[in-house]
Amino acid sequence: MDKQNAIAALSALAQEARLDIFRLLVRAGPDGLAAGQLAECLGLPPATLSFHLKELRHAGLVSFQRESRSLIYSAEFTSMNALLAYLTENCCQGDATTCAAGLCDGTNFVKPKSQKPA
Amino acid sequence: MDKQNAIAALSALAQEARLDIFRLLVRAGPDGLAAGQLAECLGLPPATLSFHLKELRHAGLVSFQRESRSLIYSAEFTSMNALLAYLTENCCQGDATTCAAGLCDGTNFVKPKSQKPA
DNA sequence: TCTATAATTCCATAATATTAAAAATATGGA
DNA sequence: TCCATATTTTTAATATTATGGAATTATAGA
Repeated sequence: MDKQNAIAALSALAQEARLDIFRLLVRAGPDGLAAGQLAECLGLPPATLSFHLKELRHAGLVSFQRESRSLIYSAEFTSMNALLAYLTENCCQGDATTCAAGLCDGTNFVKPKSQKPA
Repeated sequence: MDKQNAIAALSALAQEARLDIFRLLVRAGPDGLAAGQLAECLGLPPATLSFHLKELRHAGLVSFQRESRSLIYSAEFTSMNALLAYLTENCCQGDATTCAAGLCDGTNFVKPKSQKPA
């Protein structure tokens, strides 16, 4: 995950309709949901939903596969996890003992490379 | 963390200057950095930096305290963690066994309430 | 091929966010 | 009090993003 990927992912999630879509897909798990089901669950016009799905796709947060006439969307858990890791990278210079309230001590979220001094 | 808080936090982070500021503060840890140091590190004009710091403050991602003429900003690790938890809430309907690649099994990020079926 | 369904793309309009100069505010020291 | 430093607020121009109707593309079945 580089900075531009992270900004794309954060921008994609920083909007009510897209956050709703993404969280619905996170809850749905690997089986995903069809675009039509998303539109119905969230009460969005098809053109609006499609615009938001494109944003999420471009950010790498969702993918889809066609199944007959439906497009089945699902959350990309790997990208989500990479984003969470990026946000906390090098927290407190990699030194958990200086970290406020133990929030970056490695037990709470994935740390990419722990870069401890030798 | 409710939806509006999450959108505020994601919007705040979804912008290059603010993501840079926030990550610098995450790296700096609890001691934080003065606004002037941030401006110098990132090459931002004071008015621009101040605008972005206000956004981060309103989103609850940073706080500051005055120290003589300087305002020392630091990352709010608690809010950051709450955001990460919100994004993965109810992943795969709380059932880690259905989760793609083991990415929502509780070892990678904080799960708020694990809501397993009885 | 014709029709229905599922979803997307195109487009114009509306709404929101970013930038940074200039002015204002707060602090500390002479 | 006066001046320098540190930072914020105001403001206006600029740029980016969201919305949804209408047209379009893709699939499946009769």
